[in-house]
Amino acid sequence: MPPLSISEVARKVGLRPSAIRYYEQIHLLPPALRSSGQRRYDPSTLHRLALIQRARRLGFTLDEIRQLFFGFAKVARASERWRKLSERKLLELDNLMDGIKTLRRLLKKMTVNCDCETLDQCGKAIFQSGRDSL
Amino acid sequence: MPPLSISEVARKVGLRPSAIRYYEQIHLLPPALRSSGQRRYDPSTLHRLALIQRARRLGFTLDEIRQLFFGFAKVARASERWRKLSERKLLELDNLMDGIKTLRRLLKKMTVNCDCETLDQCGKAIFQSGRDSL
DNA sequence: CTAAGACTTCAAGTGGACTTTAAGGCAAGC
DNA sequence: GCTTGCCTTAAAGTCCACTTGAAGTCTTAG
Repeated sequence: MPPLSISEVARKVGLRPSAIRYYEQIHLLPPALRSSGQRRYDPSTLHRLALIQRARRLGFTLDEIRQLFFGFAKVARASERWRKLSERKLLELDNLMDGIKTLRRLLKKMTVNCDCETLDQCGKAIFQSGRDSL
Repeated sequence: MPPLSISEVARKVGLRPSAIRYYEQIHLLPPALRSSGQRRYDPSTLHRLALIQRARRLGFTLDEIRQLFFGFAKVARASERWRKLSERKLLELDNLMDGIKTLRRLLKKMTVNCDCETLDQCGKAIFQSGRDSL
């Protein structure tokens, strides 16, 4: 596979070129190789960006993503800091999972019958469950 | 149950009072009852806020939340607009669900063994799956 | 009567994640 | 040789979701 230009990468992952430059600027991506001044990307960059996108969508900040996934090798991952962060994030993911299920049910219910009680019931359930996690 | 002050509500749902005022201002919450100028909340407000929080955390904008959940009764919900939005959001939720599973696996794997291949494998998986949804 | 403490409004400020703009470089086609 | 198109940088601007600040109100305690 030939290297890709920034706009090719952008198109393939659904970002704008400016976002990719921004990621490089904040060191979420390593400085790209240059061919007569222009960035050239190895296709594996697509995977990295896909992962970033996914984590972003799940509410991770770019900072957390860098720390969790691109915090350079064993050193970082062995640290207490890393362990704590990832543990917290794992818990969050589990919570998120429940949240999705609840909200999904609510939305489904609202599409067929639309009484306001559903809304309150759902809120109540979420509120109770929020008592002991997050 | 007695009505709650804004800071009591805030504390119980994990928001700041200013956020609640802001929600009122953008009509995500109805104007609160006043007792000598101060807002008083019925405990059911907690459920509403819990629902809002949950949806927010799942990446819904405040605008979407208002449209989806507080778009007043049948009229709104019967509309094509509503149906489309909720359908789109349901799809997103399913996608999110997959995303969580994948990321969860990755994070778990990284805590025990930390080879960089895992990262790329995961990115690859996400990238492939991204081909046909979202 | 006064001071503390929690509230009020309105306007301006903040932080994260980009996007846009301005000014310019480089290679390909006419 | 010039135009077109895609790229470059740096700096400023934008959007969302709040937060903060300033100035004032109400209630309760001393």
